[in-house]
Amino acid sequence: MRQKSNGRHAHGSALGRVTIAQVAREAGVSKTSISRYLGGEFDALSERLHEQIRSTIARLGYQPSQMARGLKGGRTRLIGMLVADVLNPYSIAVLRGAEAACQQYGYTLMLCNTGNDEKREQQSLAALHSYSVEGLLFNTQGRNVTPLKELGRMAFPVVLLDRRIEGCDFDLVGLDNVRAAQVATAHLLASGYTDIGLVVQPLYGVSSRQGRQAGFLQMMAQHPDCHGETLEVQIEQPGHVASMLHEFFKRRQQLNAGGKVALLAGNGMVSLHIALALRSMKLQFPDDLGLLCFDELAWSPLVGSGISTIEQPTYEIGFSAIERLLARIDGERAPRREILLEGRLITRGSSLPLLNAAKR
Amino acid sequence: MRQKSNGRHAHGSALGRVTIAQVAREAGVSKTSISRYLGGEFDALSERLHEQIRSTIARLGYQPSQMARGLKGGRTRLIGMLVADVLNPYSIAVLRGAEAACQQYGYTLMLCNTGNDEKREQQSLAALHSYSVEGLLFNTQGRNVTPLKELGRMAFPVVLLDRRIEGCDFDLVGLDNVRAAQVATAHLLASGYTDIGLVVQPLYGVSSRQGRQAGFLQMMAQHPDCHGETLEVQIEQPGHVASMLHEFFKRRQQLNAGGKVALLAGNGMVSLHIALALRSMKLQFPDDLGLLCFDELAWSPLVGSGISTIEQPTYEIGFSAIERLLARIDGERAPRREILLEGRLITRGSSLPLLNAAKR
DNA sequence: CTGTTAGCGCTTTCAC
DNA sequence: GTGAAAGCGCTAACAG
Repeated sequence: MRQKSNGRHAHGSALGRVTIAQVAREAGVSKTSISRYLGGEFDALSERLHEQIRSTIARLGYQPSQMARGLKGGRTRLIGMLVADVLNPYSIAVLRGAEAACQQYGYTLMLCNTGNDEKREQQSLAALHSYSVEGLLFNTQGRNVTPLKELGRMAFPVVLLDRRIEGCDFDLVGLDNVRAAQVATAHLLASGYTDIGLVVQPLYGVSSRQGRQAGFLQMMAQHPDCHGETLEVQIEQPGHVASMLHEFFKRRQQLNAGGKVALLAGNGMVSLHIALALRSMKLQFPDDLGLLCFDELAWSPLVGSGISTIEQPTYEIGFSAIERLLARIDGERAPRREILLEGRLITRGSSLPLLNAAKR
Repeated sequence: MRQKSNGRHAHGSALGRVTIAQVAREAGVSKTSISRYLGGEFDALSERLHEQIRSTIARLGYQPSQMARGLKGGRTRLIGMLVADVLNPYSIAVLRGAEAACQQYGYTLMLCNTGNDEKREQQSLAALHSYSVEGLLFNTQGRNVTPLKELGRMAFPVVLLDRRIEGCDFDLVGLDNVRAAQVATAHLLASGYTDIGLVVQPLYGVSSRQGRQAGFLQMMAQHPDCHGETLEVQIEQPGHVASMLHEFFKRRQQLNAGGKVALLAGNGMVSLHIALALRSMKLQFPDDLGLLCFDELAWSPLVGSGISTIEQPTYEIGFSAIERLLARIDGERAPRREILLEGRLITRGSSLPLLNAAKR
């Protein structure tokens, strides 16, 4: 196994870097002036110096070292993003928006994938800290909230993505889950489905899932003639989704022979597992059941007659999250804010209106 | 629009950080000893000091600042990864492996998404440079090679992912494309397909695509009774894939009425667009044509009767790439090396053997 | 073994 | 307007 070695690379990491001192010497000015130039304090510089510095920097291809700038308690222009799982398409989609915003505002994003592992989450947090990130974007399980609360105590800028975290009053950017779930449920009901199963990953501690359930139940409550229930599935556990679905179908058939069954998938990962399970069970939509999924995915149009989805404005979520974070970094002290964006219903074959909807 | 502001956050980015000086004072030793401890130079420390330092660090929750460590021409333990497009599932899959390796070896990954944009590629490169990354993982278009060549000149550690770059003798980790394409093509031929179209994004300048084409043509050459051709598609251009496919089908039908047509998709993005195009053309596999795709995707089993794929060992590719990079960072001067990993054929419904294969 | 000293590249008082 | 000098947190000679 590879060892830490002290072997030093000829060029080190410095890359033969041009330093501020060299620029100063070449331009015949002081380091201070260069620094002022870099900091955009142009009013404090004469035309002559300004131009002199500009050209020298260009000529030498000077690039200030962010490491050095950050050292003096200054700004590293670094933002950390902690993601539960890079394989989750939601995270990546949000990343794109965040990345674009960072680029626009001159920040750089450091991405850490915790792989849903608490220990790695700790380590990543430590790593990000050790690089003096100015703020944090959070999209993780948040099982162990202690370090997060710590950040909260010291008013360190943090923005939560998608889900709240118990006892932490950070800003949050995400979907209006309750509303989206209402829209989704209403759509299934309007299409003639009477027995709807909301399939979600474990609700405990994940506010976005709870929000979706709330919207779902709320809408179902307005339709006492219909039945709605929540199916909590463990997608890591092979076959669990399939068996949960199987039982649900069987149960509904017994209790409500004429009912039309539909599933509402709580997120993209669940959608995938539902699709796989249905395939293994040789069930097809919309013949055998209806299906509507949270999260629009690249392959949503491709499975069967197309899967209906609730699309999240992921790019905007990422972008707004960075903007919120930058506001905090710039010292905004306002109370915690939640920015909830609207989802969009995309209807496809999987939730086609039933022609002979036999409502009880 | 938000402006750069000098508003300073109460805690700055320093987070009330514990410094090496404080630890030294508390522990009643010199900063040097602490530094030695951090650097793992334990042989140069007495039992007493070692223990004293260890406990003080733990008590104070001290975390050395990587920024400061990096400053002294030292090691930042930072690795930059430049990715053409985070939406490309290949990149993300590789990222996971790279991330795991970094974690294992105590490095942190800085991800930059260039969005296939040359200018952003430049900017990202500059950003990464300004943070003094010790090495670079590259997976981009590499249109403008000048800055890359510059890195090469100064022997800066770089590892290429997937594709070579003209005139740069960096290490490379990727798929054995020629071989994988041979296997893929052989499989289609063996399944009874006689007219095969390799669908790829523009070949120019992308060695991995060229490799796949080479393997494809090579294998086709061994079957003079069959026909193979390359279809270069522009996936960004709406409808382009569909029209290319349409023409291909028409052409083959005219020239070889009894032939069995199959498509070999050059990568995951192409697969998606082929699947979408086929759907819009109301064509199904394996009835209307055969299909085999490079890159195993989450939804490969779900479309139609399942899409056959060539799976890349993406995790290993990412992991090996980091290991290669670390070797270079540690000063390895050996000539450029290529690590080509094997793909794996996964057969599903889309490339089912034809029963009545009417070979000419 | 241990500490003293001198920077790394930059920002920031504080004078001129 | 401009610059000299001090110092950010850490590492690396160089002495003891």
